[in-house]
Amino acid sequence: MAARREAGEGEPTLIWERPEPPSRPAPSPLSRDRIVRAAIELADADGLEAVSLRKVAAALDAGPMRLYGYLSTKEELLDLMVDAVYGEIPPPVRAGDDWRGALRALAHGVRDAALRHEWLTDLLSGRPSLGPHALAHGEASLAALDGAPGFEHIDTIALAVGTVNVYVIGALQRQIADLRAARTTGMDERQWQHASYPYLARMLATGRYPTVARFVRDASHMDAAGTFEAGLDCVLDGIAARLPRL
Amino acid sequence: MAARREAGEGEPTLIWERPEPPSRPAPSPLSRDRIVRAAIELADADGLEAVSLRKVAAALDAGPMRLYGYLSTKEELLDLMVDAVYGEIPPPVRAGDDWRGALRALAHGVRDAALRHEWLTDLLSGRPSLGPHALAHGEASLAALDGAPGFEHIDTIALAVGTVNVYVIGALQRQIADLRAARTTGMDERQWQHASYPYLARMLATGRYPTVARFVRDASHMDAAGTFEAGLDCVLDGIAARLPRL
DNA sequence: CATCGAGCGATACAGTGTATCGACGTGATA
DNA sequence: TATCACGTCGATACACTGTATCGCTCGATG
Repeated sequence: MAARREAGEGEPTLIWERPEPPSRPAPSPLSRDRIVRAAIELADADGLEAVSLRKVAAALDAGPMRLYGYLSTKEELLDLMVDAVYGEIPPPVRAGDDWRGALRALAHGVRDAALRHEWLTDLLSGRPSLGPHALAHGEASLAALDGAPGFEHIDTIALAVGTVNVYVIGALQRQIADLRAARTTGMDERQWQHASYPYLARMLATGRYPTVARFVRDASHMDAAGTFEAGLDCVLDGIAARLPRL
Repeated sequence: MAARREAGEGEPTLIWERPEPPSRPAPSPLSRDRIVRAAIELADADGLEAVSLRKVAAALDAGPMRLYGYLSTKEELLDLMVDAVYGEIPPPVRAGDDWRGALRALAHGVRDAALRHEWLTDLLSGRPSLGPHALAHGEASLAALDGAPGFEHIDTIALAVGTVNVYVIGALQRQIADLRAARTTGMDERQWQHASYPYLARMLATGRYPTVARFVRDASHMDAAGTFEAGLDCVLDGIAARLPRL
């Protein structure tokens, strides 16, 4: 509402609202968006550790220092990457009284994004995300529960959304950690088979971990999706159980 | 049981079972333990990004390359740090039928450790922990539920422990992310006050995030411990709710 | 046409993880 | 006891990172 504050005053601004430099027409347009997209492509293909300012710049036929016209730190680039992915997540909505469906949609939206971009969870845990897409996602998440029966108080909504989000990010990290280990297996099978698996077998054979051994032997090891769903159901049941009391 | 395999054969081994080099008596004992302890001290004091092989070695009055006699990679050092912290966590036990108490103890043990070592959650999410202390902790966690009423099947035990663990790590990451932001505030207050807070206020003033704004305005913002407990209760209720059906 | 100004990116620097290898001190052997 | 061989330590080096500095060049303007 108030007039936009002039850029360039001493006050530091966050990357989200700092204006882009005017796109110089000459060599190649280059925009914050193109930079972020290039970085995301790099991270998707070769992992987060492959995202260096030099490589991103090279992917855009530019020198490394060129990027510093659009961002002032690598961390800002990572923040922008996260926010861009938040932009990909369809905002959860609620149909009728189905708050469970809304929370499920929220969980699956984040899960799908995290599986598309395996580096996402690594960045999500670093620092709270406050970009416009992240805020929009948060807004949609809270709004999806607003007015549902039992969710009259904002505290109830926040607890539900917060707990689901926390479960989702934890579960995704665990799954992606396993997935990375398995991929290392796939690409370098000898290494896993010869090092990790026999190692675990030897550890279990010591008899010091009988319950773990029983788990490895007897448990019906669900696939990742099933485990995720089972835990999510747990959390949703927990929310439902606490609803009347809150 | 079987004879220990000879070291030095081609098969790669994990850090956990590779023997230490015999401690040369002359210049300074130096052991894997001392290295890990030095690294943990460094990480506790100055954050994980301050842990470089050079600095760890310097803290032990040694050259950087000396460490490579005890570890073959920095990642191994990080793995050892994580396992050392697992060793600090008191193994959860169950008193009588109180499975909730056992899971609570599990959650609080991990939480206390993660608050003592803020870098822990950053490492936990990277790759599954299979060190001896981590395995012992997992064993104790599963065993603490073994035989409790309703937990006859190992799948039930695994679901409960897994869900609680996943919640705990997610919640801790969120809390520590906020804590880091707050600490940045404390040490560099102008930066936060001048950049982040007015930024958020401006974003909310746009009216595009009404529910988020309502949350910021109206919610009874619990402290970190209360939020953790509330979410944990949610998860425990969820486990309880699903118990009969499993 | 001449001048100015801005942005690009070559160069540089401090720091990282790690490979290589020469020198040194120690233990075993003749 | 004298010599040799071996094994370990750490100086040096390399490729790479994020980022500061600053001269050059090129476009727009008077």
